[in-house]
Amino acid sequence: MAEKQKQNEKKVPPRSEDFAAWYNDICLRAELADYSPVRGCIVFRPDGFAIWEELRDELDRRIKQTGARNAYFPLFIPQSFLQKESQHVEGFAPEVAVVTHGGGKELEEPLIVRPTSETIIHHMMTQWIQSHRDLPMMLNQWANVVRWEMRTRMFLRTAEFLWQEGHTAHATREEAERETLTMLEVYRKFVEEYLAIPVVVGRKSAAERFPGAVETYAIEGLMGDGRALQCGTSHFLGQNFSKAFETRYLDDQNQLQYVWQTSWGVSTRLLGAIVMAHGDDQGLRLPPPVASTQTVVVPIFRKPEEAAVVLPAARAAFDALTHAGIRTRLDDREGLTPGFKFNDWEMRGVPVRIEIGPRDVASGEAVLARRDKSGVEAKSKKPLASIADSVKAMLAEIQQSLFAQAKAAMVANTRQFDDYASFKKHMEGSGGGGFADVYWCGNPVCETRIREETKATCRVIPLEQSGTAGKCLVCGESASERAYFAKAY
RNA sequence: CGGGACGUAGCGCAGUCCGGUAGCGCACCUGAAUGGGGUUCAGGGGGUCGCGGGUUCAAAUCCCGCCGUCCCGACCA
Repeated sequence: MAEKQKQNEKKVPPRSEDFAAWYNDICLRAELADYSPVRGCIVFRPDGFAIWEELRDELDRRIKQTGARNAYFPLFIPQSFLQKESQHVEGFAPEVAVVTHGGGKELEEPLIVRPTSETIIHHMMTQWIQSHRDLPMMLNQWANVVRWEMRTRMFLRTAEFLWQEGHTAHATREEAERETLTMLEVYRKFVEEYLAIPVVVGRKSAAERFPGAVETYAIEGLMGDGRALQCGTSHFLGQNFSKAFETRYLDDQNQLQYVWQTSWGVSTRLLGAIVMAHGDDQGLRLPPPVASTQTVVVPIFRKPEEAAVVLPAARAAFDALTHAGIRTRLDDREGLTPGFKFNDWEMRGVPVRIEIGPRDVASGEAVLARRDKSGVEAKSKKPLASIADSVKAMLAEIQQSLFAQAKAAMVANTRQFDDYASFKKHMEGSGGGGFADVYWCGNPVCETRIREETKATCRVIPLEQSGTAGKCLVCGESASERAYFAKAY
Protein backbone atom coordinates (compact mmCIF):
# COMPACT_ATOMS: atom_id res chain seq x y z
CA MET A 1 0.00 0.00 0.00
CA ALA A 2 2.84 2.32 0.88
CA GLU A 3 4.17 1.59 -2.57
CA LYS A 4 0.96 2.64 -4.24
CA GLN A 5 0.69 5.87 -2.30
CA LYS A 6 4.09 6.94 -3.54
CA GLN A 7 2.91 6.97 -7.12
CA ASN A 8 0.59 9.75 -6.24
CA GLU A 9 3.18 11.98 -4.70
CA LYS A 10 5.00 14.62 -6.67
CA LYS A 11 8.43 13.29 -5.98
CA VAL A 12 9.79 10.14 -7.48
CA PRO A 13 10.45 7.57 -4.76
CA PRO A 14 14.20 7.47 -4.04
CA ARG A 15 15.99 4.86 -6.08
CA SER A 16 17.91 3.58 -3.11
CA GLU A 17 14.83 2.98 -1.00
CA ASP A 18 12.85 0.61 -3.17
CA PHE A 19 14.42 -0.03 -6.52
CA ALA A 20 11.53 -2.01 -7.96
CA ALA A 21 8.98 0.66 -7.07
CA TRP A 22 11.29 3.38 -8.32
CA TYR A 23 11.76 1.59 -11.64
CA ASN A 24 8.06 1.12 -12.21
CA ASP A 25 7.27 4.66 -11.23
CA ILE A 26 9.89 6.13 -13.55
CA CYS A 27 8.68 4.16 -16.56
CA LEU A 28 5.13 5.35 -16.00
CA ARG A 29 5.85 8.97 -15.04
CA ALA A 30 8.41 9.56 -17.76
CA GLU A 31 5.71 8.25 -20.11
CA LEU A 32 7.91 5.57 -21.58
CA ALA A 33 5.19 2.95 -21.31
CA ASP A 34 1.85 2.15 -19.78
CA TYR A 35 0.07 -1.01 -18.76
CA SER A 36 -2.28 -2.48 -21.30
CA PRO A 37 -5.67 -4.09 -20.85
CA VAL A 38 -4.04 -7.35 -21.91
CA ARG A 39 -2.26 -9.13 -19.09
CA GLY A 40 1.51 -9.08 -19.41
CA CYS A 41 1.58 -6.68 -22.34
CA ILE A 42 2.64 -3.04 -22.23
CA VAL A 43 2.01 -0.05 -24.45
CA PHE A 44 5.07 1.82 -25.69
CA ARG A 45 4.27 5.51 -25.43
CA PRO A 46 5.92 8.01 -27.78
CA ASP A 47 8.75 8.93 -25.40
CA GLY A 48 9.58 5.29 -24.85
CA PHE A 49 9.15 4.24 -28.44
CA ALA A 50 11.37 7.09 -29.59
CA ILE A 51 14.24 5.57 -27.60
CA TRP A 52 13.59 2.25 -29.28
CA GLU A 53 13.56 3.93 -32.69
CA GLU A 54 16.89 5.68 -32.15
CA LEU A 55 18.44 2.53 -30.82
CA ARG A 56 16.98 0.40 -33.60
CA ASP A 57 18.13 2.67 -36.40
CA GLU A 58 21.70 2.75 -35.16
CA LEU A 59 21.90 -0.98 -34.47
CA ASP A 60 20.33 -1.68 -37.85
CA ARG A 61 23.14 0.25 -39.52
CA ARG A 62 25.74 -1.69 -37.58
CA ILE A 63 24.14 -5.04 -38.36
CA LYS A 64 24.02 -4.23 -42.05
CA GLN A 65 27.71 -3.29 -41.95
CA THR A 66 28.47 -6.91 -41.07
CA GLY A 67 26.79 -8.05 -44.29
CA ALA A 68 23.42 -9.17 -42.96
CA ARG A 69 20.28 -8.07 -44.78
CA ASN A 70 16.82 -7.47 -43.42
CA ALA A 71 13.84 -9.66 -44.26
CA TYR A 72 10.51 -10.35 -42.65
CA PHE A 73 9.00 -13.72 -41.80
CA PRO A 74 5.45 -14.48 -40.67
CA LEU A 75 4.17 -14.12 -37.14
CA PHE A 76 2.48 -17.52 -37.38
CA ILE A 77 4.45 -20.73 -37.54
CA PRO A 78 3.05 -24.24 -38.08
CA GLN A 79 3.11 -25.98 -34.72
CA SER A 80 4.98 -28.93 -36.19
CA PHE A 81 7.99 -26.73 -37.02
CA LEU A 82 8.68 -26.06 -33.37
CA GLN A 83 8.81 -29.77 -32.66
CA LYS A 84 11.56 -30.59 -35.14
CA GLU A 85 14.44 -29.74 -32.82
CA SER A 86 14.04 -31.55 -29.50
CA GLN A 87 15.90 -29.10 -27.23
CA HIS A 88 14.20 -26.18 -28.88
CA VAL A 89 10.66 -27.46 -28.40
CA GLU A 90 11.42 -28.42 -24.82
CA GLY A 91 12.59 -24.90 -24.09
CA PHE A 92 9.83 -22.98 -25.76
CA ALA A 93 6.69 -25.15 -25.77
CA PRO A 94 5.59 -24.14 -22.25
CA GLU A 95 5.46 -20.46 -23.10
CA VAL A 96 4.06 -20.56 -26.60
CA ALA A 97 0.71 -19.04 -27.60
CA VAL A 98 -1.21 -21.30 -29.97
CA VAL A 99 -3.82 -20.27 -32.52
CA THR A 100 -6.39 -23.00 -32.92
CA HIS A 101 -9.19 -21.19 -34.74
CA GLY A 102 -9.38 -18.94 -37.78
CA GLY A 103 -12.19 -17.82 -40.03
CA GLY A 104 -14.67 -19.29 -37.60
CA LYS A 105 -13.29 -22.80 -38.01
CA GLU A 106 -10.87 -24.97 -36.13
CA LEU A 107 -7.53 -25.09 -37.97
CA GLU A 108 -6.29 -28.41 -39.31
CA GLU A 109 -2.87 -27.69 -37.87
CA PRO A 110 -2.59 -25.22 -35.01
CA LEU A 111 -0.30 -22.25 -35.56
CA ILE A 112 2.03 -20.97 -32.93
CA VAL A 113 2.71 -17.29 -32.45
CA ARG A 114 6.48 -17.05 -32.81
CA PRO A 115 8.46 -17.02 -29.58
CA THR A 116 11.55 -16.80 -31.84
CA SER A 117 11.88 -17.53 -35.54
CA GLU A 118 14.62 -20.12 -35.93
CA THR A 119 12.22 -22.76 -37.19
CA ILE A 120 10.44 -20.83 -39.91
CA ILE A 121 13.59 -19.09 -41.07
CA HIS A 122 15.51 -22.35 -41.24
CA HIS A 123 12.63 -23.91 -43.11
CA MET A 124 12.90 -21.17 -45.73
CA MET A 125 16.69 -21.34 -45.79
CA THR A 126 16.36 -25.00 -46.70
CA GLN A 127 14.50 -23.91 -49.85
CA TRP A 128 16.96 -21.15 -50.66
CA ILE A 129 20.28 -22.87 -50.06
CA GLN A 130 21.50 -25.37 -52.64
CA SER A 131 25.14 -24.59 -53.27
CA HIS A 132 28.16 -23.33 -51.38
CA ARG A 133 27.74 -20.29 -53.59
CA ASP A 134 24.52 -19.49 -51.70
CA LEU A 135 26.55 -19.17 -48.49
CA PRO A 136 26.90 -17.44 -46.21
CA MET A 137 23.26 -16.48 -45.90
CA MET A 138 22.89 -13.69 -43.37
CA LEU A 139 19.40 -12.51 -42.49
CA ASN A 140 18.03 -10.20 -39.85
CA GLN A 141 14.50 -9.24 -38.96
CA TRP A 142 12.93 -6.63 -36.70
CA ALA A 143 9.83 -8.20 -35.27
CA ASN A 144 7.57 -8.80 -32.32
CA VAL A 145 7.56 -12.13 -30.53
CA VAL A 146 5.29 -13.61 -27.89
CA ARG A 147 6.23 -15.63 -24.84
CA TRP A 148 3.47 -16.45 -22.39
CA GLU A 149 5.18 -15.41 -19.17
CA MET A 150 3.62 -15.91 -15.76
CA ARG A 151 5.41 -13.00 -14.18
CA THR A 152 6.08 -9.81 -16.07
CA ARG A 153 8.01 -6.60 -15.53
CA MET A 154 7.88 -3.50 -17.63
CA PHE A 155 10.32 -3.86 -20.59
CA LEU A 156 12.31 -6.62 -18.88
CA ARG A 157 9.78 -9.35 -19.31
CA THR A 158 6.55 -8.86 -21.20
CA ALA A 159 4.30 -11.31 -22.99
CA GLU A 160 4.95 -9.55 -26.28
CA PHE A 161 8.19 -7.77 -26.99
CA LEU A 162 10.00 -6.21 -29.92
CA TRP A 163 13.40 -7.35 -30.96
CA GLN A 164 15.84 -7.95 -33.72
CA GLU A 165 16.77 -11.53 -34.53
CA GLY A 166 19.62 -12.39 -36.85
CA HIS A 167 19.91 -15.82 -38.45
CA THR A 168 22.88 -16.91 -40.49
CA ALA A 169 23.98 -20.06 -42.31
CA HIS A 170 27.60 -20.85 -43.15
CA ALA A 171 29.62 -23.46 -44.98
CA THR A 172 32.00 -24.20 -42.16
CA ARG A 173 31.96 -24.50 -38.43
CA GLU A 174 34.78 -21.99 -38.11
CA GLU A 175 32.97 -19.36 -40.11
CA ALA A 176 29.77 -19.77 -38.07
CA GLU A 177 31.69 -19.57 -34.81
CA ARG A 178 33.40 -16.44 -36.03
CA GLU A 179 30.04 -14.92 -36.94
CA THR A 180 28.70 -15.68 -33.46
CA LEU A 181 31.59 -13.80 -31.88
CA THR A 182 31.46 -10.99 -34.44
CA MET A 183 27.87 -10.24 -33.51
CA LEU A 184 28.63 -10.52 -29.81
CA GLU A 185 31.23 -7.81 -30.33
CA VAL A 186 28.78 -5.70 -32.34
CA TYR A 187 26.41 -5.85 -29.38
CA ARG A 188 29.13 -5.07 -26.86
CA LYS A 189 30.27 -2.01 -28.75
CA PHE A 190 26.74 -0.87 -29.39
CA VAL A 191 25.56 -1.19 -25.79
CA GLU A 192 28.72 0.36 -24.37
CA GLU A 193 29.19 3.16 -26.89
CA TYR A 194 25.63 4.03 -27.78
CA LEU A 195 23.72 3.22 -24.60
CA ALA A 196 26.69 3.95 -22.31
CA ILE A 197 26.11 0.71 -20.42
CA PRO A 198 29.25 -1.28 -19.57
CA VAL A 199 28.94 -5.03 -19.92
CA VAL A 200 30.85 -8.21 -19.31
CA VAL A 201 31.22 -10.45 -22.30
CA GLY A 202 31.28 -14.20 -22.23
CA ARG A 203 29.93 -17.65 -22.73
CA LYS A 204 26.86 -19.04 -21.01
CA SER A 205 26.88 -22.15 -18.88
CA ALA A 206 25.06 -25.21 -20.25
CA ALA A 207 22.13 -24.52 -17.95
CA GLU A 208 21.70 -21.00 -19.29
CA ARG A 209 22.15 -21.91 -22.93
CA PHE A 210 19.56 -21.13 -25.60
CA PRO A 211 17.41 -24.21 -26.28
CA GLY A 212 18.87 -25.80 -29.38
CA ALA A 213 22.22 -24.00 -29.33
CA VAL A 214 25.64 -25.58 -29.08
CA GLU A 215 27.04 -22.49 -27.42
CA THR A 216 25.43 -19.27 -26.22
CA TYR A 217 27.32 -16.04 -25.68
CA ALA A 218 25.99 -12.97 -23.95
CA ILE A 219 26.69 -9.49 -22.78
CA GLU A 220 25.62 -8.85 -19.20
CA GLY A 221 25.10 -5.45 -17.64
CA LEU A 222 24.83 -4.53 -13.98
CA MET A 223 21.85 -2.46 -12.93
CA GLY A 224 21.67 0.26 -10.29
CA ASP A 225 20.50 -2.19 -7.61
CA GLY A 226 23.36 -4.59 -8.20
CA ARG A 227 21.39 -7.16 -10.17
CA ALA A 228 22.56 -8.39 -13.54
CA LEU A 229 20.65 -8.05 -16.79
CA GLN A 230 21.31 -10.00 -19.95
CA CYS A 231 21.46 -7.33 -22.65
CA GLY A 232 22.06 -9.40 -25.76
CA THR A 233 22.79 -12.96 -26.86
CA SER A 234 24.55 -14.62 -29.75
CA HIS A 235 24.16 -18.34 -30.34
CA PHE A 236 26.27 -20.84 -32.21
CA LEU A 237 23.69 -23.39 -33.33
CA GLY A 238 26.11 -25.86 -34.88
CA GLN A 239 24.20 -28.23 -37.15
CA ASN A 240 21.37 -28.88 -34.70
CA PHE A 241 18.81 -27.07 -36.77
CA SER A 242 20.25 -27.81 -40.20
CA LYS A 243 19.95 -31.51 -39.44
CA ALA A 244 16.41 -31.08 -38.15
CA PHE A 245 15.39 -29.00 -41.16
CA GLU A 246 17.61 -30.71 -43.76
CA THR A 247 19.36 -27.46 -44.64
CA ARG A 248 22.13 -28.73 -46.95
CA TYR A 249 24.36 -27.49 -49.73
CA LEU A 250 26.70 -29.01 -52.28
CA ASP A 251 30.29 -28.07 -51.56
CA ASP A 252 32.98 -27.52 -54.19
CA GLN A 253 33.77 -31.25 -54.07
CA ASN A 254 30.12 -31.96 -54.99
CA GLN A 255 29.50 -33.36 -51.53
CA LEU A 256 26.24 -32.73 -49.70
CA GLN A 257 26.90 -30.89 -46.42
CA TYR A 258 24.77 -29.54 -43.58
CA VAL A 259 25.12 -25.81 -43.01
CA TRP A 260 26.42 -24.32 -39.75
CA GLN A 261 24.14 -21.72 -38.20
CA THR A 262 23.97 -18.83 -35.78
CA SER A 263 21.27 -16.64 -34.30
CA TRP A 264 21.55 -13.47 -32.25
CA GLY A 265 19.26 -10.83 -30.83
CA VAL A 266 18.58 -7.87 -28.59
CA SER A 267 15.16 -6.72 -27.46
CA THR A 268 13.16 -3.86 -26.00
CA ARG A 269 14.55 -5.10 -22.71
CA LEU A 270 17.36 -2.66 -23.48
CA LEU A 271 14.97 0.17 -22.59
CA GLY A 272 14.76 -1.28 -19.10
CA ALA A 273 18.55 -1.51 -19.03
CA ILE A 274 18.85 2.20 -19.87
CA VAL A 275 16.45 3.14 -17.08
CA MET A 276 18.07 0.90 -14.47
CA ALA A 277 21.71 1.47 -15.37
CA HIS A 278 21.61 5.28 -15.50
CA GLY A 279 18.56 6.46 -13.55
CA ASP A 280 18.90 8.26 -10.22
CA ASP A 281 16.72 9.67 -7.46
CA GLN A 282 15.47 12.46 -9.75
CA GLY A 283 14.42 10.02 -12.42
CA LEU A 284 15.66 9.05 -15.83
CA ARG A 285 19.06 9.93 -17.23
CA LEU A 286 19.07 9.27 -20.94
CA PRO A 287 22.23 8.77 -22.96
CA PRO A 288 22.15 11.63 -25.52
CA PRO A 289 22.18 9.37 -28.61
CA VAL A 290 18.87 7.76 -27.68
CA ALA A 291 17.16 10.72 -26.02
CA SER A 292 14.17 11.82 -28.05
CA THR A 293 14.68 15.27 -26.56
CA GLN A 294 18.37 16.01 -26.20
CA THR A 295 17.96 19.52 -24.92
CA VAL A 296 15.05 21.59 -23.68
CA VAL A 297 14.87 25.37 -23.64
CA VAL A 298 13.02 26.81 -20.64
CA PRO A 299 12.23 30.50 -20.95
CA ILE A 300 11.90 32.36 -17.65
CA PHE A 301 9.97 35.59 -17.19
CA ARG A 302 7.46 37.28 -14.92
CA LYS A 303 6.10 40.30 -16.67
CA PRO A 304 4.88 40.70 -20.25
CA GLU A 305 7.75 43.07 -21.00
CA GLU A 306 10.19 40.36 -19.89
CA ALA A 307 8.41 37.79 -22.01
CA ALA A 308 8.81 40.12 -24.96
CA VAL A 309 12.59 39.79 -24.80
CA VAL A 310 12.94 36.30 -23.36
CA LEU A 311 10.61 34.43 -25.71
CA PRO A 312 12.26 35.61 -28.94
CA ALA A 313 15.67 34.75 -27.49
CA ALA A 314 14.41 31.30 -26.49
CA ARG A 315 12.98 30.73 -29.96
CA ALA A 316 16.20 31.85 -31.57
CA ALA A 317 18.13 29.37 -29.41
CA PHE A 318 15.62 26.66 -30.28
CA ASP A 319 16.07 27.36 -33.99
CA ALA A 320 19.85 27.41 -33.80
CA LEU A 321 19.92 24.10 -31.91
CA THR A 322 17.42 22.45 -34.23
CA HIS A 323 19.35 23.56 -37.31
CA ALA A 324 22.49 22.11 -35.76
CA GLY A 325 20.76 18.73 -35.71
CA ILE A 326 20.13 18.64 -31.97
CA ARG A 327 16.75 17.27 -30.97
CA THR A 328 15.36 20.26 -29.09
CA ARG A 329 12.14 21.22 -27.35
CA LEU A 330 10.98 24.63 -26.32
CA ASP A 331 9.01 24.49 -23.08
CA ASP A 332 6.80 27.54 -23.38
CA ARG A 333 3.96 25.98 -21.44
CA GLU A 334 2.09 28.62 -19.50
CA GLY A 335 1.10 28.52 -15.86
CA LEU A 336 3.94 26.28 -14.75
CA THR A 337 6.77 27.61 -12.65
CA PRO A 338 10.34 27.23 -13.88
CA GLY A 339 11.06 25.05 -10.86
CA PHE A 340 8.35 22.63 -11.87
CA LYS A 341 9.67 22.45 -15.41
CA PHE A 342 13.23 21.82 -14.21
CA ASN A 343 12.11 18.88 -12.14
CA ASP A 344 9.84 17.62 -14.88
CA TRP A 345 12.56 17.48 -17.51
CA GLU A 346 15.04 16.04 -15.10
CA MET A 347 12.60 13.26 -14.27
CA ARG A 348 12.24 12.58 -18.00
CA GLY A 349 15.98 12.31 -18.38
CA VAL A 350 16.66 15.12 -20.87
CA PRO A 351 20.48 15.43 -20.96
CA VAL A 352 20.82 19.22 -21.20
CA ARG A 353 18.43 21.92 -20.02
CA ILE A 354 18.83 25.50 -21.15
CA GLU A 355 17.47 28.29 -18.98
CA ILE A 356 16.97 31.67 -20.59
CA GLY A 357 15.72 34.57 -18.44
CA PRO A 358 15.88 38.37 -18.65
CA ARG A 359 19.29 38.47 -16.95
CA ASP A 360 20.66 35.97 -19.49
CA VAL A 361 19.34 37.83 -22.50
CA ALA A 362 20.92 41.00 -21.13
CA SER A 363 24.32 39.36 -20.81
CA GLY A 364 23.99 37.38 -24.04
CA GLU A 365 24.27 34.11 -22.18
CA ALA A 366 22.19 31.10 -21.17
CA VAL A 367 22.39 28.75 -18.22
CA LEU A 368 23.11 25.18 -19.23
CA ALA A 369 22.29 22.40 -16.77
CA ARG A 370 23.59 18.92 -17.46
CA ARG A 371 21.68 15.89 -16.21
CA ASP A 372 24.72 13.71 -15.55
CA LYS A 373 25.81 15.90 -12.65
CA SER A 374 24.05 17.58 -9.74
CA GLY A 375 24.32 20.73 -7.68
CA VAL A 376 26.57 23.60 -8.68
CA GLU A 377 28.62 21.27 -10.87
CA ALA A 378 25.65 20.80 -13.18
CA LYS A 379 25.14 24.46 -14.13
CA SER A 380 27.26 26.70 -16.27
CA LYS A 381 26.82 29.81 -18.40
CA LYS A 382 27.46 29.75 -22.13
CA PRO A 383 27.21 32.47 -24.79
CA LEU A 384 23.90 32.45 -26.63
CA ALA A 385 25.66 33.16 -29.90
CA SER A 386 27.36 29.77 -29.98
CA ILE A 387 24.79 27.80 -28.01
CA ALA A 388 24.64 24.88 -30.45
CA ASP A 389 28.38 24.25 -30.25
CA SER A 390 28.28 24.36 -26.46
CA VAL A 391 25.38 21.91 -26.28
CA LYS A 392 26.94 19.57 -28.79
CA ALA A 393 30.16 19.40 -26.80
CA MET A 394 28.22 18.94 -23.61
CA LEU A 395 26.18 16.05 -25.04
CA ALA A 396 29.38 14.27 -25.96
CA GLU A 397 30.78 14.83 -22.46
CA ILE A 398 27.58 13.54 -20.89
CA GLN A 399 27.75 10.35 -22.91
CA GLN A 400 31.31 9.75 -21.69
CA SER A 401 30.44 10.61 -18.14
CA LEU A 402 27.35 8.36 -18.01
CA PHE A 403 29.47 5.47 -19.20
CA ALA A 404 32.25 6.28 -16.73
CA GLN A 405 29.76 6.44 -13.86
CA ALA A 406 28.14 3.15 -14.81
CA LYS A 407 31.52 1.55 -15.30
CA ALA A 408 32.72 2.71 -11.89
CA ALA A 409 29.54 1.32 -10.34
CA MET A 410 30.09 -2.01 -12.07
CA VAL A 411 33.72 -2.22 -10.99
CA ALA A 412 32.78 -1.30 -7.42
CA ASN A 413 30.11 -3.99 -7.51
CA THR A 414 32.30 -6.79 -8.81
CA ARG A 415 34.02 -8.83 -6.14
CA GLN A 416 36.23 -11.85 -6.17
CA PHE A 417 35.47 -14.67 -3.75
CA ASP A 418 37.58 -17.69 -2.96
CA ASP A 419 35.61 -19.24 -0.15
CA TYR A 420 32.04 -20.30 -0.44
CA ALA A 421 30.94 -19.17 3.01
CA SER A 422 31.79 -15.51 2.46
CA PHE A 423 30.31 -15.64 -1.05
CA LYS A 424 27.08 -17.06 0.32
CA LYS A 425 26.94 -14.53 3.12
CA HIS A 426 27.44 -11.70 0.65
CA MET A 427 24.75 -12.93 -1.74
CA GLU A 428 22.24 -13.58 1.03
CA GLY A 429 22.04 -9.89 1.82
CA SER A 430 19.10 -7.93 0.47
CA GLY A 431 19.54 -6.21 -2.85
CA GLY A 432 21.48 -7.38 -5.84
CA GLY A 433 24.97 -8.05 -4.59
CA GLY A 434 26.65 -7.28 -7.87
CA PHE A 435 28.91 -9.62 -9.80
CA ALA A 436 30.81 -12.35 -8.03
CA ASP A 437 33.95 -13.26 -9.92
CA VAL A 438 34.81 -16.82 -8.90
CA TYR A 439 36.55 -19.96 -9.99
CA TRP A 440 34.05 -22.60 -11.11
CA CYS A 441 34.90 -26.14 -12.12
CA GLY A 442 32.09 -26.19 -14.67
CA ASN A 443 30.11 -28.88 -12.92
CA PRO A 444 26.36 -28.14 -13.08
CA VAL A 445 25.98 -29.56 -9.58
CA CYS A 446 28.02 -26.68 -8.15
CA GLU A 447 26.07 -24.21 -10.26
CA THR A 448 22.75 -25.58 -9.02
CA ARG A 449 23.90 -25.42 -5.44
CA ILE A 450 24.78 -21.75 -5.83
CA ARG A 451 21.42 -21.00 -7.39
CA GLU A 452 19.46 -22.86 -4.74
CA GLU A 453 21.35 -21.42 -1.83
CA THR A 454 21.87 -17.83 -2.98
CA LYS A 455 19.57 -17.27 -5.99
CA ALA A 456 22.60 -16.19 -7.96
CA THR A 457 23.07 -17.77 -11.38
CA CYS A 458 26.02 -18.05 -13.71
CA ARG A 459 25.73 -14.96 -15.84
CA VAL A 460 28.72 -15.46 -18.00
CA ILE A 461 32.09 -17.18 -18.27
CA PRO A 462 34.20 -14.25 -19.48
CA LEU A 463 35.95 -14.61 -22.80
CA GLU A 464 39.00 -12.97 -21.32
CA GLN A 465 40.56 -15.25 -18.74
CA SER A 466 43.78 -14.79 -16.83
CA GLY A 467 44.91 -18.26 -17.87
CA THR A 468 45.82 -19.28 -14.35
CA ALA A 469 43.93 -22.13 -12.75
CA GLY A 470 42.38 -22.25 -9.31
CA LYS A 471 39.98 -24.16 -7.13
CA CYS A 472 36.20 -24.24 -7.65
CA LEU A 473 34.43 -21.96 -5.19
CA VAL A 474 31.92 -24.66 -4.30
CA CYS A 475 33.57 -28.08 -4.47
CA GLY A 476 37.24 -27.12 -4.33
CA GLU A 477 38.14 -29.24 -7.36
CA SER A 478 40.53 -27.71 -9.82
CA ALA A 479 38.96 -25.09 -12.05
CA SER A 480 40.49 -23.67 -15.19
CA GLU A 481 38.10 -20.74 -15.61
CA ARG A 482 36.57 -17.93 -13.67
CA ALA A 483 32.84 -17.25 -13.96
CA TYR A 484 30.61 -14.31 -13.08
CA PHE A 485 27.69 -15.17 -10.84
CA ALA A 486 24.94 -12.70 -9.91
CA LYS A 487 21.31 -12.39 -9.08
CA ALA A 488 19.68 -11.59 -12.38
CA TYR A 489 16.50 -10.11 -13.77
C1' C B 1 0.60 -23.43 -11.22
C1' G B 2 0.63 -23.24 -5.24
C1' G B 3 0.21 -19.14 -0.82
C1' G B 4 -1.64 -14.00 0.50
C1' A B 5 -4.17 -9.46 -0.39
C1' C B 6 -7.25 -6.34 -3.10
C1' G B 7 -11.30 -4.43 -6.67
C1' U B 8 -15.28 2.70 -4.82
C1' A B 9 -13.88 9.34 -10.18
C1' G B 10 -8.04 9.31 -14.70
C1' C B 11 -4.53 7.94 -10.32
C1' G B 12 -3.98 6.93 -4.87
C1' C B 13 -7.31 5.88 -0.99
C1' A B 14 -11.40 6.36 3.15
C1' G B 15 -16.30 4.52 3.83
C1' U B 16 -17.78 -2.07 4.53
C1' C B 17 -17.22 -4.57 11.11
C1' C B 18 -22.60 -1.75 12.83
C1' G B 19 -27.28 -1.35 5.72
C1' G B 20 -30.15 4.80 5.38
C1' U B 21 -28.19 11.51 0.36
C1' A B 22 -20.99 8.73 -2.70
C1' G B 23 -16.45 11.19 0.20
C1' C B 24 -10.95 12.90 0.57
C1' G B 25 -6.06 13.98 -1.84
C1' C B 26 -3.75 14.42 -6.57
C1' A B 27 -4.83 15.19 -11.63
C1' C B 28 -8.41 17.87 -14.92
C1' C B 29 -11.47 22.66 -16.48
C1' U B 30 -12.36 28.32 -15.58
C1' G B 31 -10.51 32.94 -13.49
C1' A B 32 -7.02 35.98 -10.92
C1' A B 33 -2.48 36.69 -8.84
C1' U B 34 2.43 34.16 -9.04
C1' G B 35 6.95 32.78 -11.95
C1' G B 36 15.69 31.95 -11.62
C1' G B 37 14.34 24.78 -8.24
C1' G B 38 8.08 20.92 -7.51
C1' U B 39 3.16 28.52 -6.55
C1' U B 40 -1.43 30.38 -4.18
C1' C B 41 -6.51 31.43 -3.78
C1' A B 42 -11.51 31.04 -5.55
C1' G B 43 -15.01 28.46 -8.45
C1' G B 44 -16.23 23.91 -11.34
C1' G B 45 -16.80 19.01 -14.02
C1' G B 46 -16.39 13.90 -13.33
C1' G B 47 -18.66 7.58 -10.13
C1' U B 48 -24.34 1.95 -13.33
C1' C B 49 -19.05 1.42 -5.88
C1' G B 50 -15.47 -5.29 -10.78
C1' C B 51 -19.78 -8.51 -12.83
C1' G B 52 -24.21 -11.58 -11.81
C1' G B 53 -27.72 -13.25 -8.43
C1' G B 54 -29.96 -13.29 -3.41
C1' U B 55 -31.73 -11.06 1.53
C1' U B 56 -34.20 -6.24 2.75
C1' C B 57 -38.86 -0.89 2.73
C1' A B 58 -33.65 0.24 1.61
C1' A B 59 -27.11 -2.76 -0.28
C1' A B 60 -20.54 0.15 -1.76
C1' U B 61 -21.81 -2.13 3.08
C1' C B 62 -24.83 -8.65 4.57
C1' C B 63 -24.95 -13.82 1.76
C1' C B 64 -23.71 -16.95 -2.72
C1' G B 65 -21.28 -17.37 -7.41
C1' C B 66 -18.10 -15.57 -11.20
C1' C B 67 -14.32 -12.35 -13.27
C1' G B 68 -10.02 -9.51 -12.81
C1' U B 69 -5.58 -7.34 -10.70
C1' C B 70 -1.36 -7.04 -7.55
C1' C B 71 2.35 -9.19 -4.11
C1' C B 72 5.27 -13.74 -2.47
C1' G B 73 7.29 -18.72 -4.25
C1' A B 74 8.82 -22.74 -9.03
C1' C B 75 10.32 -21.32 -15.07
C1' C B 76 12.21 -17.29 -18.56
C1' A B 77 15.23 -12.18 -23.66
